[in-house]
Amino acid sequence: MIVNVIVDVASQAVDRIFDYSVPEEMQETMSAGCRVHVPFANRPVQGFVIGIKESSEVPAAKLKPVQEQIDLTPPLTPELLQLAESIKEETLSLHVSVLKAMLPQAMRAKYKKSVFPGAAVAKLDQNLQKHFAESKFIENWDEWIKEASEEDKISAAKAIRKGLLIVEPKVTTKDAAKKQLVYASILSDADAENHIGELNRKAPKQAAVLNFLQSSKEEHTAKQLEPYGSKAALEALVKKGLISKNEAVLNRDPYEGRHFETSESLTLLPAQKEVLSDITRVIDKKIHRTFLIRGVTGSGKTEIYLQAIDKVLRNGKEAIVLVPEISLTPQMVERFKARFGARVAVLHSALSKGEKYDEWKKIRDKKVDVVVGARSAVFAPFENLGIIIIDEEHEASYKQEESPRYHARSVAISRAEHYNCPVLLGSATPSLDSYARAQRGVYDLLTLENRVNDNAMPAVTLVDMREELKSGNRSMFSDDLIERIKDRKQKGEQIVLLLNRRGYSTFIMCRECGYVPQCPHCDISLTYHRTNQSLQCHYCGHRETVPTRCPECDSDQIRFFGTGTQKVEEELHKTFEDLSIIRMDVDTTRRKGSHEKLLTAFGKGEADVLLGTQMIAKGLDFPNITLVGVLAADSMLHLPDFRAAERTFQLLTQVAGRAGRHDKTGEVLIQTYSPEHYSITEVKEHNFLSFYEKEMYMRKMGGYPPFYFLTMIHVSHTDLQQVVQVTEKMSAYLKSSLSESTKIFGPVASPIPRIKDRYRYQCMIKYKIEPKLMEALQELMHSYQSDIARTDLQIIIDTNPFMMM
DNA sequence: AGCACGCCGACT
DNA sequence: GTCGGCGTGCTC
Repeated sequence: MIVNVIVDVASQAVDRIFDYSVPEEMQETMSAGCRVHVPFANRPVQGFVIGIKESSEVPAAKLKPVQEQIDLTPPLTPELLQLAESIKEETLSLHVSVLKAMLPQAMRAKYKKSVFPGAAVAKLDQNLQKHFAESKFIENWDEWIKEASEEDKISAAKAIRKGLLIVEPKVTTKDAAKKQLVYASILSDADAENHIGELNRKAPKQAAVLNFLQSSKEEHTAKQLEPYGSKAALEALVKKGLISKNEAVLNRDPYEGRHFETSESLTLLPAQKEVLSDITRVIDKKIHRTFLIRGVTGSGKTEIYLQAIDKVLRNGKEAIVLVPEISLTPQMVERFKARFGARVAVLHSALSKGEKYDEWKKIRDKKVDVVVGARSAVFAPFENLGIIIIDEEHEASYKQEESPRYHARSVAISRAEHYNCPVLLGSATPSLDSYARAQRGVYDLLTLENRVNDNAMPAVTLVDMREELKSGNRSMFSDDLIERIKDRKQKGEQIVLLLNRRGYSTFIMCRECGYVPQCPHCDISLTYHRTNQSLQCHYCGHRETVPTRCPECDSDQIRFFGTGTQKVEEELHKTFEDLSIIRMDVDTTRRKGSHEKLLTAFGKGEADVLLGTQMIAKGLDFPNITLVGVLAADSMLHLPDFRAAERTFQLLTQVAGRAGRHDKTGEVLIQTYSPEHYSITEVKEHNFLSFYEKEMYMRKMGGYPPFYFLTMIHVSHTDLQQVVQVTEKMSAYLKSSLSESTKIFGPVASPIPRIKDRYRYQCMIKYKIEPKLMEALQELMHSYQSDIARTDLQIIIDTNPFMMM
């Protein structure tokens, strides 16, 4: 028996199948999708079995046997193995990196080298001899060498070379499923009681344990039984045959002890019913369709999701629900747990590695049939999928920004095609890509125009900040905004303020000569952080102190420009003495759980104002919010990215939706320097369609998606000349090998031309149909493979990029 | 990627 | 002579 193995080595050079023979004792249990340990270039590595066959073309002399089989039940199903192959092709990723992305972190292999002395200990240097007298071996060589003295390093290296010290590389795959002993009483009540009388005298501990087990009728771990009797008492009872002992895998439940109110299906409005019946029709027909539901905020999309899932579960199938990481709040989880109870697994980044593994295991063991999770939950190892739902489908977080650069939306569609089941994409502000597909009939468009409670959409006012300046208001708050904040404060209503920039000031500048401090490692100006009086680089973390005099002209006219959330908070306190503010940005939500904490506090009315960056735009639904203020609506609009207008419209619409969701009417005030830009005016009108048409026109003119496909190539190197040279060559090669109609732009320097001392260049490919593209890109990667390995050249290819930086 | 192998200059 | 630096090539 031969297995096809993909080895866990991140290199283009070994990104192919290697064959291994399977020892007799593993043949029975071996199957595709299992992880194995195999010898590879003189060391053990982890590998994924992706196929099994009877014979190999590889000469028998070269074939090595599998060292160890890690999984008995394969963690990857045949469907996922096939999916991995297509993702690898489409995203030009390493096969192994796609396979790894499908599994929870806890299942990744760890590699370490241990070092122990050979036979002739006496020949070792004095210092080493001393070391090995104390401990028999060095358990983690890489860690040891980091902390060792210079002499130790040299003499150890010598000893290894001479064979006096032996290096043993090891792979360990943590089996996160901890087996625990559980105990239960096995005799009838009457029998147990007979014994208890006797035990009470001789062994009171044993009697207590038996008593407890008798009354609870359930299995318990040794730890849970600790208060009644020790392990010794338990073992004694087992010996007497009064209780049984079993091994069991006990899963942690991150939501253990949390009570979820059960909820029933709500009655749907006619519009919701119509949408749901379109979906259930497809579920019944057992065919694949992708639906795009455009429903304004508060139109009841979630209830439709819940009822569609209910339908799928009744058919004995499974459901995946994807939610943007940031809106995976307890409230969101609660809605699903309330409806489907213990049948729901939750996968998101706030869980520990072990907890994630446990949730994943519940899916693999078929203990649940609904998964709610962020991007990677799209790989949930279900085998009988009935629906995949992607909420807020326009969110950028569905695209993974590291390799493998997959988009959860397209992975979801691939999987749904395989299972002949529907995909639901939901959003108040669909991505242009999806909406265009819906218009062309590739997706089915479903629309919900009205809010469930029939509330009107909040009134939106635009404030032209240029006018404010002209009339002498140089503060960051317009007169209108100040007045309205005063008004809400008086009425005891709550306010949400959005500013898409953290920190204090965006940069500092010398007024005399215009000097702006830049990061020495990146081509970007430094941001002023007030808390520690420093200038910081948001890209590499570089820090320096604020100069009191200009390093260029020695003037003392150094001033702060731009505004961050920190500064707004301070200014608000200056303007309104008794206003209480909760600030939410990366700096205040870094700690685990703080995001939730701040939101709950605001929900309970502990502050008048919630001030934050875009993270506040999602998921908050509090009845007392009647004013939403956007301080600088254009902050994203002028970024060098063709999606800038789309993102601006989406963010503003999102945040505007926070106001007046309940019986109080809401109001939105948007401050901007570009009040005539359609991405802002159409927010005022709540007119997605009009925005869509205008933006589509711009995309058509610019030759951007959804009219053209894009592929971005990012090249970086510490040497500027190298980058330029390589990018130029690549561009020339592509021009010569791709068709006439395909346009290649570049090489050009990236919008941030240098990060962490690496120069960055890029090359953009625009095309409509280009059958030779993937082949050409593969060829490119191969021809630069050795340069990437030898020098610090880096090449990133992003097919369908989301971020242009 | 990480490891062996082999070639070459430097030092005991 | 021997040590150790680095370029080259291979991994079932």
